[in-house]
Amino acid sequence: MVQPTKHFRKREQILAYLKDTTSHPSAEMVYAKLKPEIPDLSLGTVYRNLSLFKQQGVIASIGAVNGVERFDYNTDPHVHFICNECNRVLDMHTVEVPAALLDTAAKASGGQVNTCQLTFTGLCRECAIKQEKGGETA
Amino acid sequence: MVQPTKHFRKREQILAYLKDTTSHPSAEMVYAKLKPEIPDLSLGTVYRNLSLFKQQGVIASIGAVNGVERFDYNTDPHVHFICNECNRVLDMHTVEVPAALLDTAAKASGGQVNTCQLTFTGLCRECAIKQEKGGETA
DNA sequence: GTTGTAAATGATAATCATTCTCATTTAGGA
DNA sequence: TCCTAAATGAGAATGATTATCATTTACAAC
Repeated sequence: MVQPTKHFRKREQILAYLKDTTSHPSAEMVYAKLKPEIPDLSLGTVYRNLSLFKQQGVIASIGAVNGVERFDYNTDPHVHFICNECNRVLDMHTVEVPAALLDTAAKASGGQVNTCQLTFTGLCRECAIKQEKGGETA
Repeated sequence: MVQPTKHFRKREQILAYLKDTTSHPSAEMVYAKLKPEIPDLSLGTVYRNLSLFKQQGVIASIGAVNGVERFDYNTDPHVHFICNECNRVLDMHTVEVPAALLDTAAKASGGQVNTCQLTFTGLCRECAIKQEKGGETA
């Protein structure tokens, strides 16, 4: 988060943030976070660079949450948990995709397997606690 | 696919098609398929009923493929293969989500786990064959 | 059969995320 | 300093999805 040269490329600042965060942000989230530090940042630039990074394989899309695409600097296959309430995306470090599954899938596909994604959805701890406390009379 | 009464509810025809197909269709796909049989069908009605079914838990969303939401009448957790070329979604009947994973995830989440989705992406057999034959000089 | 009422639908406008366009700015070398 | 290609900002365009609202339908009561 060092303030770089006046004309330092925004591309690198965006990538630096992605590397830095664990929030699996959307374009809008990246924009909202960086805008205060980079007042002349445009949302279009964020979108452009995210698709570039994705195309280059530098980052991965983990799909859309609530209609909004989310990204991950960690491109290794790993497990995600999505909270239906707050829409946060969390890494589940303790759960792993069994390597055997990948083999089975490769064979079963008949074609070629590139990526694998295992995702759980539900209520994160924070939101579960909130629901217990607050009236869940809805 | 029996032609029902003139005023039979379109909702039921939409559901019948979902039950009938293995294509994991989008709203547009459902519409395109049913429009010939039901000339006065509106795309809005398809969208409305799909979200209703989804909310009722009658069908499940399997997420967006290429920015378009796809649905599945089969709500049991099972494995999908998405072809990056033709955007088809296939069931991988031979691959299963290990039950142990669900347990681990439930514990790890700290909250509550509702759904689980395991998805592979790549090239389906047909598209892989096409690429072999046709010039893949691109 | 007619009437009344709530639900379902068609048509279309509105919304929202994302992509595209184009004029401007920047980086970095000649 | 000048030149050129790449990067960016601003905002228009697009495309999927949702909302609105007038109309139609189903169905029950009369």
